[in-house]
Amino acid sequence: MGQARSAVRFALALSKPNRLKHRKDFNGVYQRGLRRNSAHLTLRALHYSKLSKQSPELEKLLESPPSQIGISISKKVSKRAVIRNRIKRQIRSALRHLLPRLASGWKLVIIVRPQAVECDYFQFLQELEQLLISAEVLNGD
RNA sequence: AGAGUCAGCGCAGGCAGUUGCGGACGGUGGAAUCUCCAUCCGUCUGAGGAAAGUCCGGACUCCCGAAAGACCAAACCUGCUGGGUAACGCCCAGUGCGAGCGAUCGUGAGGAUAGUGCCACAGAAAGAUACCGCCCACGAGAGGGAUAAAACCUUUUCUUCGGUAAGGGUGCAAAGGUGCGGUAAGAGCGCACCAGCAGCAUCGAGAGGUGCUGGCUCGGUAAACCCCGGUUGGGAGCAAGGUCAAGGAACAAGGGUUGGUCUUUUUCCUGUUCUGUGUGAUGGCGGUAGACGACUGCCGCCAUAGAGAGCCGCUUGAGGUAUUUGGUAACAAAUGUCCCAGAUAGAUAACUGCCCUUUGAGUGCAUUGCACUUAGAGAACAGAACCCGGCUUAUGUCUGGCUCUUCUC
RNA sequence: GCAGAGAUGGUGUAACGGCAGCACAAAGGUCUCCAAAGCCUUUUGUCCGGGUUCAAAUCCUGGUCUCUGCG
Repeated sequence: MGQARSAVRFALALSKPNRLKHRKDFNGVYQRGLRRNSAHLTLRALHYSKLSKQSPELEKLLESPPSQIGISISKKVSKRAVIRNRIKRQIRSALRHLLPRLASGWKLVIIVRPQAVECDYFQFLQELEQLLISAEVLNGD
């Protein structure tokens, strides 16, 4: 019952609690996070435990919050907002499929590289899966 | 049929399924009983004609105390006329000029006799001059005719003083053009036509149109300075700005203004006196070269606490839509009706099927064509960020009018 | 989102509306045993349309691209 319930929660993906929002969060991930590259995407990841070293007791109390994900796409990828938005949506949609298998307590930033303009949905899905496995964020199956 | 041109208060793929996002409302759960937060459930709703470029004009907000007015200054690609509009550099109708066989299109279209500047090279000269040339006169020389010899007649060369602007050459441009007359040679010197200017008459609301007459003519450039008319407080822009420590009354004097000077009204600040309520907050004071809501120190408040956070601004508006009336039209008025995105690392997506368009192949009816099956391709430009009115640029498709050409009847 | 600046050979920069210069680089030659440096020569350009003007890198106008600032 409990499992089903958490699955439902994860299926909601990328609703407000699962989004990375503030500039501070992004900067933290950039400075101290892992880095994994693929042909069209770059993944930066930071686990929650590394973020709050100073107060481990407090962390235990909170348990690990759901993972938060941010997508970064530069104007260098494409000048046109329509294309940038489409890529963001496709990545978001792909992440939704992967989310049930995602470990909690991570902060992830996915950076889109300029070569990604010509990719379609399934390529994104595949690349994201590989990236997340290599960063050990994905629980495997 | 082809080519072209204009208009469209024309459209912006549709349907179904699975998963999923923003907003509003209602229910539900938890803190708690003012409310706040959030999982889940239900209902409704969710990008554009250009949302774009940010090129103009507003609305709104704050700062320079405010508002109104006069003169000067300054700024303005504001610039044919009349109208529309909240306003505009926009729109509508018209005039002139230019382009096109035409439908139609383009137009920065005030002033060059207010002044100044510039017009490279070339050329004599680029605000009107005279290089070559043409011509007259005087003088000198030479040849010829004639003569006894001169005078004289004639041809030609040169100098000087004049006349001339037809011709030559230069140039984007040379002082109205063409023709005839005229003259020593020439010239609007005269005449005819054309172009331009002025005056008068007439039509028009006006820009202008038409006609007549006249004297005879005056380079281009104002998207060079400028002159004239017209318009305008200046600056910043929703990252504007707001989020409570009061309010009221009386007195007298001084001070505060937008590029400058001034006038009128109002208001604020400072001082004194009186009256008198309420509250615990994004509070107060300092430092970081200045400042705040950044960072930071101290004090204060709170059950506790965060920070480029939250909330307001933020969507009812010069709104959409239907009808009627006025107007050639842009547009305006009246009445009815509707509420139609409000995100903030920024919501509309992903996948599948069918319909749609088109191409190839096959089959049937069958001369073009139509129907069915199958395979492939295609569906543009492009994403609200405070909101409106335009302009410009990008772009798929549909409908209708008109023009020209060709063919057939 | 808002505001501002700019674009000249391969690179960095000049230029009253009148022939687009300069330096470095590149290529060729000379010098040298071979190079470098020096010397001589050559090639390559006004971001793209439209307009004003006799004439536009320059003035006006529509786009494209690049860069910068902003609680």
